[in-house]
Amino acid sequence: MSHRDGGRVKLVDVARAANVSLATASRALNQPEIVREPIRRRVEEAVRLLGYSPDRMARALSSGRSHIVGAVVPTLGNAIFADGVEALQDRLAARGYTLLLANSQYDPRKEEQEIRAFLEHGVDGLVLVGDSFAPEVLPLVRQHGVPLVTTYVCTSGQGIPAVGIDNRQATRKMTRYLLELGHREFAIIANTALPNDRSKARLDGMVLALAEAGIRLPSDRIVEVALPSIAYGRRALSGLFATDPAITAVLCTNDAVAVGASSEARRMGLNVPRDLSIVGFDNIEIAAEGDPPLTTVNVPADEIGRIAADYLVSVVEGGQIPMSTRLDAPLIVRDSTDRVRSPT
Amino acid sequence: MSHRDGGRVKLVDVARAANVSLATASRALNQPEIVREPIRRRVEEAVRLLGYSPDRMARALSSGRSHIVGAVVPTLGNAIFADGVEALQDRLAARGYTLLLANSQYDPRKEEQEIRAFLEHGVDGLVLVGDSFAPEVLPLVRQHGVPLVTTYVCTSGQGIPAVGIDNRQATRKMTRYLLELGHREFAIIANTALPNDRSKARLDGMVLALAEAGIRLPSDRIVEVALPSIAYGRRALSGLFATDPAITAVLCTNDAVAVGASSEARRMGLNVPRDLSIVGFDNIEIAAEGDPPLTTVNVPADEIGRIAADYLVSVVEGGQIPMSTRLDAPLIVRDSTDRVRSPT
DNA sequence: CTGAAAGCGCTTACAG
DNA sequence: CTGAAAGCGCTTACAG
Repeated sequence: MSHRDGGRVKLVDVARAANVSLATASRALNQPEIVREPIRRRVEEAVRLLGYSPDRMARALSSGRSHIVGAVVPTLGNAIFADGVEALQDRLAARGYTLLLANSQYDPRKEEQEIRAFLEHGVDGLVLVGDSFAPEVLPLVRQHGVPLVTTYVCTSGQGIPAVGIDNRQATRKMTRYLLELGHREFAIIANTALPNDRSKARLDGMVLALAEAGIRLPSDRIVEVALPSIAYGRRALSGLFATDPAITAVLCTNDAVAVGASSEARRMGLNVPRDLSIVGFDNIEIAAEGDPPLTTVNVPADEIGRIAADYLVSVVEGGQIPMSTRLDAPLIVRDSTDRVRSPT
Repeated sequence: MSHRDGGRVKLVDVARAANVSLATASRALNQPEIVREPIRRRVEEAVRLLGYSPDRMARALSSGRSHIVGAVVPTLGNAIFADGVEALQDRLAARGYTLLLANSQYDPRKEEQEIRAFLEHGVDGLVLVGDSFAPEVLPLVRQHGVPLVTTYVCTSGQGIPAVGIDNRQATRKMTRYLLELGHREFAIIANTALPNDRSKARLDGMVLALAEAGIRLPSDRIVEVALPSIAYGRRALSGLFATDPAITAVLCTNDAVAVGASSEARRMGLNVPRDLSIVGFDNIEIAAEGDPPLTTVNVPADEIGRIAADYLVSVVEGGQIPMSTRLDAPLIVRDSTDRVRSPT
């Protein structure tokens, strides 16, 4: 009652025009193989003539399937998430699904709110990031019976199918590479000030590799920043060198911070990599195109997005998916790293 | 029938628990001021006890209002759109709306498909980018009676409310600034190879300002690239200087391309800005933090996103909005521009 | 293979 | 201010 659309054409109009029942018209569109050729033809013809387009809300209400997937990412400001979301959306669209998107700003409370809204909207599936959520989230999602997959990590401790990389192993390998180049005086810039289990794992991997080499970093050699931004990287590096000029290698948990550190180092008269080696993580565009091009770890964000889409669609349609999907995150050696100049 | 949720609690359960009719329960939630205090209390209590959360699809179907807004942007790979979308989503959420997002990859056909899908999903409003669409788009949207606003431009030739900047005036002003610095030998790098009316307007503004100064750029001084990427900017600059070393100023339609050009210039042994002035457009992070920091034009992407959200919500709820909202796009002078060294 | 009918979970005139 | 009932536009057992 009281709808604005006086003349919006609906399925019953199509049925009438095609001289079939509403049920048959519906079937002709949704399970064409089940309705006889000539009839299907008539329905298709009527659809075309009347310019019918289905009301997906009504369809969702009666079928229990919305063909909507919800995703909540920390921020689109990080290219790694922007790329992942873009790939996710493309793949979902290709499979007939539409994307509901929200960003949490690294705030678990906001994340929970958004998830709640998505659930109320009847999403068929949910893609999240990482493996730490507000306590209500998982029970809520499960109570709704909505499948979910988490991304950018390759395992979950909470029974969620995960598709991503092993952040800890990746930085461990990266750190070993620096150790092999003879570095012993390390510093770390980590964006772990906000809740971020991926960055935390990356930090862990660095610390672990150092420990394995018998190096224990004093706490003032680890600076925590809130966000992956160039400006924070800059500030962190200048703080580090103000008190501690012995450092020969700076490990960063992401590229933006590494680019900032690299740029600031040069501004301070240090030559990267001759005087100072710097590594990032993510392999976003500025890493490759910076000056010097940054040694970093590649995160296959679009692959993650695509696979997440495929998995969700597949489980919604009754399929099985692996609980853990680990994508390769290779070290990309470029020009921001070199042998230590004068090993201590 | 045949729904998976055996025990999902619905409004009728709430009504029963609160000892009121379904209608009253509905009103208590949607128009609380219209139901008497004690009854409202009982309903709210029941909601809490049962953990009721509304089914927005059902609500949408019967009320004709989905509380969903759809947005389609060219790409999230451009920070300007990522930021705008983020702000849009935040503001929509704050006002009780959810965002359906798609990216078109600068393809009008894909854009049309996504809009079609959004319409089928019953969006209450649509936010688009620019002022050129596949021919079917506008009639389709109007036929559905869905309000829309377009962004990143400040006027529409097609009767769509627009909120954004005047791209043409902004580059005109930017170009005049370079002219005042004494430059006469210009080149332009424009990402106009793909359909992009914003970049086209920016290019127009540059050409116009030059014409006003009596300068007519030969066509080989204008290089068109497809996307706003650092790599394209690099390539464009090296192509330009391979044949034409007289250039003293390079105008770019966006920052990514300008950063690439700047970086490549330095690689070629040119000092920016001493030998070559370069300007970008957008004022994304790498512009401010690059080396040298880039002179550019600020695009208030988050403001655009916020206003688009407010406008849409306001018209959905019966309000009026201006047809044209022009935000300021000031020139940000940094270190990539200087007086021409030896004016011709 | 096709049709008549019930139902998805809400909202909202219409009466009272 | 509250309730009974119709209706939103579809899908899908159930019969035939």
